[in-house]
Amino acid sequence: MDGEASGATQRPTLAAVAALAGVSGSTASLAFSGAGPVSHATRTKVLAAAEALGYAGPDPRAQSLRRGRSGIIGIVVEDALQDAFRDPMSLAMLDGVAAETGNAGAGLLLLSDAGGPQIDIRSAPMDAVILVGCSTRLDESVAVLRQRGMPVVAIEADDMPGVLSISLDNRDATARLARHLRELGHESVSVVSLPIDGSKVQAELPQDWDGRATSHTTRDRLRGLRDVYPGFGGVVATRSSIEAGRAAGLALLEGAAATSGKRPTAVVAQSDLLAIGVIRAAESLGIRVPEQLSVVGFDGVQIDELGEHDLTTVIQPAQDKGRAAGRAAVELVAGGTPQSMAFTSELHIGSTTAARSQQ
Amino acid sequence: MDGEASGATQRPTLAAVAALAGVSGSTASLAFSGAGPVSHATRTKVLAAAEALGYAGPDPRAQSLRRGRSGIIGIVVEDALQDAFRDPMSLAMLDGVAAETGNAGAGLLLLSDAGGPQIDIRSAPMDAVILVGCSTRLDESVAVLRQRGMPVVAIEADDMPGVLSISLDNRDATARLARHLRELGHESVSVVSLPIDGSKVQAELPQDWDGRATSHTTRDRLRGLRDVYPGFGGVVATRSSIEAGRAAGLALLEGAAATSGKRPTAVVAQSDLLAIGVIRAAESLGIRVPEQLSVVGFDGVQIDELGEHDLTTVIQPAQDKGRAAGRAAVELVAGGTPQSMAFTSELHIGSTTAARSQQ
DNA sequence: TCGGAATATCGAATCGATTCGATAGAGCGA
DNA sequence: TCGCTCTATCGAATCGATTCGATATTCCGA
Repeated sequence: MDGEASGATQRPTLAAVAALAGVSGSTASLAFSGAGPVSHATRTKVLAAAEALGYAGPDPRAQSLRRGRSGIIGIVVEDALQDAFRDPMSLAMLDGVAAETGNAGAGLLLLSDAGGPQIDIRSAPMDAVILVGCSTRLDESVAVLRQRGMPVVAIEADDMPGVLSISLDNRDATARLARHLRELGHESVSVVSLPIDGSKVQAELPQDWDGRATSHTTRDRLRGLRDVYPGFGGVVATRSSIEAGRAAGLALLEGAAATSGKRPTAVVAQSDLLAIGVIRAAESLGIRVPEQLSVVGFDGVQIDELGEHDLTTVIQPAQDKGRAAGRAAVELVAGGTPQSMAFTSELHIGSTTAARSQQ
Repeated sequence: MDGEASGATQRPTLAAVAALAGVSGSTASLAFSGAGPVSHATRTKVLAAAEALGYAGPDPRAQSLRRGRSGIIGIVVEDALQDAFRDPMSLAMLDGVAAETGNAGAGLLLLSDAGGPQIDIRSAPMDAVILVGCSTRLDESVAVLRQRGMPVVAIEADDMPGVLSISLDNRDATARLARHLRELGHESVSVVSLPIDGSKVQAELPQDWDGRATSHTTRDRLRGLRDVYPGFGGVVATRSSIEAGRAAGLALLEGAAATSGKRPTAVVAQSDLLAIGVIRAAESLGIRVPEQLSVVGFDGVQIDELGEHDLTTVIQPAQDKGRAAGRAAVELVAGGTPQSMAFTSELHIGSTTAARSQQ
């Protein structure tokens, strides 16, 4: 099958190339890497020998041992990769990270913090780690990484000593949305929230969410809402998706209508996908948006599932967050001391919010 | 800042642990890895010493040099990561790959074959590579990897010697869709095709597509259509997305209507996303689906953008393809000789196709 | 023509673990 | 009590490159 006979089992090494070229290993290394004074003639000889032997370049494993660097940056996402990549915001962040690490010549190693026998943060050869989305077991992960002496960047996690954090104004942005609703006269406002912890079941938002929430993002956004509407209630969705939003929206709008006869006049959805789902739920119940129900989202995704609606939301710079995280990781590897960064979102008032109907 | 004073600069090594425990390095290694006979007392001593020194386990770089394995499997996607992950099929495949490689204890290193200074297939420390989606520079990549002696698995690429391929019945599946349309009486059928090469511009499908297409998948699906409808025409979309499908659909339906007065009675879209776009385009032009226009897709995505439509399509086992690729890569690393696999799609007849109207 | 600087090359140590072969005891049956 | 088989442990080689310091060579001005 293979063109080469028996040599196929053993790739040539730099030493072999050096031997064929009639120079020492050190000289061959210099000739290849270009670092150090090597005569033109010697370089040519070495390159020719490499060509003759089919030498594919220095073994990255040996290089990384010697240099103490692997050129790989780990990126830890919560749960299954499938879930992680369904969310357009995660995707945008990932893209930003990839752009920066790619520019710096580093590769991205995908890791999930779901259990299993897989290669994980304690045994992967990497130079730095980026934690995306605040997982439940974050402290644990950080402890392991700290022991390994690994630089850590976290996107939207609680501040932790030794961890560089890339944050968003989740609380303030939500408060701005809420004030917008208040100015429109809304008094009965409910939330459709992202999961507050690791459990993936839809449920009514518990009273003690502030103490129970392990998701930093969710909790901060809830706090922002509370700043304007103390005592609000709502539903916790299973994940950030249109379908989950629709289900939560149905529970919220049908349930409230059934029990007390009055349903909220505005819904704060914690992501645009959820908001779209809520709008669909409302429409399927014959509730007109925004005339009978105002809906706001969060994120600023640009997808064409919105139909003719122009969603009122806050636009977060997701890709920039990713870029910042990637750049910070690269700088940390290089020995620099980058600073934590806080990003701000921008309020976008669309056509899904309107003054509370007077009826 | 840091709890430890000066030791922070230098992580402890296994040798240091061994010294503290009063045993040789080899014994310490055995104690850690659990391979080989070590007395209970010794193991305890070594573990205690490791604990005392804050030893975080064997350095993966040294391990991979010695063992000749890095525990990392590279996955090469075409173009930017962002693009790659927008497509639900890529995502499903990725998820399948991740599931299998994860189970085997391997990590996934994301690589794109877009140029740039980044770590790439010629310098990344990995044990095998999975090529996803047939890129233009596939041959080149394979040549580099072959020189490195790297096992290669390709999902939907032309057969290449030394490359294990995971394939799909693109041609036959499309032919089945086409026959379905023929049975319904359609004679004027057009295609909305995936890109046929690296260029990302929408264009009319060229006559000589068979010679020009560098995308294996696209070409095979076109061939399947030709098997039933020789001489068909159509439009090449810019990518697999609803928006691209809508744009291509508009070009096809408006253009044809304007020039010859008769437009196709059926459209074969090469992906479900494209099909949804085509349906939207038709609806925006006042063309009813399926009464005036039958539309078929490809893939079998399950997304709720379909509205009330039940798309006629072929359902491909994307996640299974990914799993197969992952498993094959793992087996190749382990020295096994897995076989190439061909997957088949299943025809699903929905409500977007109907008999050609007699008018 | 000679000393000193610049240049090209080499030898050897090093990165941190794994693993092969050797060795020293311990346990056991004859 | 002798010899044999295990078991636990160790020393040394090895994986494949990089890099520091030393050495030989050349070139230059004085």
